[in-house]
Amino acid sequence: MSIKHVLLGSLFKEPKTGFDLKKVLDGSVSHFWSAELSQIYPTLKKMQDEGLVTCEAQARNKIYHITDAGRSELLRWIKTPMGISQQREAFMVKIYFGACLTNGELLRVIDEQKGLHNQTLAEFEAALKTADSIAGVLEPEAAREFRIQLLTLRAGIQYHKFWAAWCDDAVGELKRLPDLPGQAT
Amino acid sequence: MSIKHVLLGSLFKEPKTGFDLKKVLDGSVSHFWSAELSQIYPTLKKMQDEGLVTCEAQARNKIYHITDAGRSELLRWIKTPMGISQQREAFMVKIYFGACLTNGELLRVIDEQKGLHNQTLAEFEAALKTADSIAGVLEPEAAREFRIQLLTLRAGIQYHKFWAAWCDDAVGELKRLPDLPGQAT
DNA sequence: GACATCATGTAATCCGTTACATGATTTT
DNA sequence: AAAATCATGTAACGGATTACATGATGTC
Repeated sequence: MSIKHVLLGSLFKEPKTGFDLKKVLDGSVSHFWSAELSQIYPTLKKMQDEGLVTCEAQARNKIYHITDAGRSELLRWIKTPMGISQQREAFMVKIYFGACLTNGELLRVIDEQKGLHNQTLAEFEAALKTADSIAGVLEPEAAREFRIQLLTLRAGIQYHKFWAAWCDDAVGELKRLPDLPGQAT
Repeated sequence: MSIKHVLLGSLFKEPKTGFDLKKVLDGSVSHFWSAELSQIYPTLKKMQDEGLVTCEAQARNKIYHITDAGRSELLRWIKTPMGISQQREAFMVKIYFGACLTNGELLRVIDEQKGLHNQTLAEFEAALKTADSIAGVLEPEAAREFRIQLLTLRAGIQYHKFWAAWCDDAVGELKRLPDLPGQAT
């Protein structure tokens, strides 16, 4: 139910076209939400019907503006607690039913996953380094917004660190367990 | 694409009815995957067509058995790396576009989220305590499977700890930032 | 007899992705 | 002239949820 709120957030400060909004979604936002143009355009139309945005039609363009109703809906939504989102974690499915693999096979599965997390971690840490130096040269108001947005990057970094650490723990635990019957240790 | 693999995993050791499978999905598995009966029944039919399971029709029952093809498909899937699943994190949307709130409002949003994570954390830690004592009295083979499954519970615990810690960090960072213009500090 | 549990399904709807279709403007 | 980018949409499909529909069996 939340693509609407992403669009409202993106339109909060300046009006944009559907195409512009897609570019916002392809930026930093892509790490926690994504959408295709084929979803964005119909959603904007619905939001117009609901009075959340208005459409300024130009020659080759449609520029969407947030309305007062849209602004207060965004603020209302942010302030309303909504519980913890139930995530589908295919990797946990693999582990939960992983007892039908040998210890060696399972260790390889976990090790590969750890590699993926460490890779993303390195990218995110490089991005944070760059971003921090940018934040230093902004005026206070812009810096505030930027640093608030950076909190999501910090979350990403800690998230991948958490998974990499879990992989280490799991490897340690697995090595203490007996192997599947019929496997030479 | 993965409800099939959850069902294969649940059928690996013993045959089950659709209803039984729903009960498995409502147990510990519910923390990382879920499905309704209205999705399970059609999926089982498809899996039968694909040769992954066979159906033993009884008077009032349909008992599904995994086939050799089903077993090897599950093993193949577990062993095949699949990248990190892109999660949609509505809470990160709130933070990213949260600069339009005052510091006080944002702090409250974060604090409420932290409370939710700590609550779940407490439940999971209690469950782990119970589970650990159960694991101690199982025979080696059953204990191995049980302890492997427990790795997912440990992941849950570390996950909620990570988020609670992020909330603390975010609060610290926010308190160092200036407020929205027009707010008395 | 009432209620809970077991048991199986279909239909409507929603959110989201992929593929398709079109065309103008800008850059090389 | 070709290629990239800007720009807007529709159609088909897939995965999942909610609502609907039905009925047998077991327990209080």
